[in-house]
Amino acid sequence: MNIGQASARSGVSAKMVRHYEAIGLLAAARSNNGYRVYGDRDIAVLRFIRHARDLGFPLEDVRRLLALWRDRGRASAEVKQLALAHVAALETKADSLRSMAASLRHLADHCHGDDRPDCPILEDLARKELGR
Amino acid sequence: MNIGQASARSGVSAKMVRHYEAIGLLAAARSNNGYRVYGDRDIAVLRFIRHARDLGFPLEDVRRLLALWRDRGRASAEVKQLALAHVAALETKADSLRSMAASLRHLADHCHGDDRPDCPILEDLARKELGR
DNA sequence: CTTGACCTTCCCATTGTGGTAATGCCCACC
DNA sequence: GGTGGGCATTACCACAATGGGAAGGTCAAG
Repeated sequence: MNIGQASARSGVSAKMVRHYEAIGLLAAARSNNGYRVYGDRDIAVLRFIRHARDLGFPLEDVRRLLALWRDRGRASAEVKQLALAHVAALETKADSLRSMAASLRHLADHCHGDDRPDCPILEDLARKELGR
Repeated sequence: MNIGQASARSGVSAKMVRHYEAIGLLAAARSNNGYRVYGDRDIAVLRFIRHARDLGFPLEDVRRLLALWRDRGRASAEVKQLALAHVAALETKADSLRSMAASLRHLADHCHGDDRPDCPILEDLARKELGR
């Protein structure tokens, strides 16, 4: 199987397949012509990576998860710990975005949004700061 | 005022002050020695940028907001529209992160997290896909 | 005159993905 | 035997926003 088909079957772009290989997540065999050759095992790996990415794991975490996955004797505790740390990071990030959205929505709620130039949003952005 | 003090008073790193200038958000005068020179007006602009960044506005939005801010006769409707679009983007992103976190937490909840290798998290990442 | 703090520009790294260009292989068709 | 189209290869460049650092100029105090 060449990279095009591997990409189609895994849902990972060919570009990214090469990239993942470049950073050592994947090792593909080469045929005589220099083309990368993939088997079902590789498709499984690529899908694994995609699923992990869909859950927002950064590639460095994916690397560790792959290592654990391949390690038949791993302790699930390690995986769980990694996952929970990531959950925490996701929630922190989500909270931060939510809080930005709330502040901004509050400002927008007090903005007439008509032809007049008067605007609490801009006023807030331009607010003076004490100290500094 | 040189860049160091402008940075201290605005809360924007000197590095970023130069960057904002490079992408045209800011124009600083130069003194004989080639040093950038800032006045109170520039500090206000830098603070404005920082506040907008704190609310998660990308720099392209900041550019527009700055233009509106400087435009004495702007319509607040434009600002409000920009703000609300950004609120929507923030919320979409936050929802996406929350949903990732929820999925992953669900998986983690069913993982023993002990010495045994059995792990639903890895099993899910490695799940087969129909079709494709 | 030296030292140290500050300034300058320029380059590199990050994270993950996409684009694009130049080039090469392979197969099918005439 | 050629030729064209589709797929492959590598090697760059780009994004957004920020930080890091090197190599050098400037200035004020000692």
